[in-house]
Amino acid sequence: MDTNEPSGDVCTVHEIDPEAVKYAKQHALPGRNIERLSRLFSALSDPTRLRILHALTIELCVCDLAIIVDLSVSAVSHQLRLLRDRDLVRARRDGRMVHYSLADEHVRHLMDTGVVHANEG
Amino acid sequence: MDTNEPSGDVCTVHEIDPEAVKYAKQHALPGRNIERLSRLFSALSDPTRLRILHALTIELCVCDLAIIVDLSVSAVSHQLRLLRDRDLVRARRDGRMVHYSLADEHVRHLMDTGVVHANEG
DNA sequence: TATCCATATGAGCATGTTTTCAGATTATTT
DNA sequence: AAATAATCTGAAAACATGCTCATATGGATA
Repeated sequence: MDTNEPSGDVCTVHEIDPEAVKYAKQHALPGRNIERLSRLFSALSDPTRLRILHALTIELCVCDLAIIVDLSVSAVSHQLRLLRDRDLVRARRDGRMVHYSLADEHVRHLMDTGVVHANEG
Repeated sequence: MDTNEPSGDVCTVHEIDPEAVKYAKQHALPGRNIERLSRLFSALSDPTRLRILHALTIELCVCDLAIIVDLSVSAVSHQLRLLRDRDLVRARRDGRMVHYSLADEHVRHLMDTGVVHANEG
């Protein structure tokens, strides 16, 4: 019996080009990488978060961010938590205020690359 | 009355740093760009689509893609439609089969950049 | 023409996401 | 210590997403 069968008989179709399938399977990204990539891109997939990240060229507190993106402080705080959890953003406590900034330059680079692509289509 | 009030009184908080807020608002990306960016990144935010895109280093038919990502042909076809609509993927008809490939090199570049970022965290 | 095969599509269900609302924290100020 | 201020959090509502199943296309072959 063929242990390479898809689990749960999801796909019962014939291969058309076995060579290509073999190649693609061998060169596939490991599941862990796919998972990380998808988490990264999904962090960047929401308009509110993109606007927050873009604004964070400057260090900003939650309150000012809320004004900038025109949403409730709570909504912004929720999004910031997500961005913090994914290490895209860094928090610096100063008294009762928290100042946010981009975690590193990768984020900006990704967004810039995205803008270039989006404006060329 | 202050016409700069957020619509629907969503945010009733005081500005902390008016200068920073002013700067961020002036340099904000226009709504259209944000919308495009978010659509681009959300296309890249799903594991199945990432695996499809990654496999498409080679030109592949729907059937073989289904085997590669281990999902139903229907599921893959749905995702391919989304990727086509967003111009990330190109379709070439050959008889009753349709062969897919990446629309351009931007996609691969974005994914590569993402992988680098994801693996450095 | 009838049939088969690869792909595409629509509806529906299950799951996730984003926001709001109410209330909880943490830190300053009086 | 009490009041105030900025931020955080949990739950629930509104909306979006991804898959499956059934069915429709569009092209090849008998």
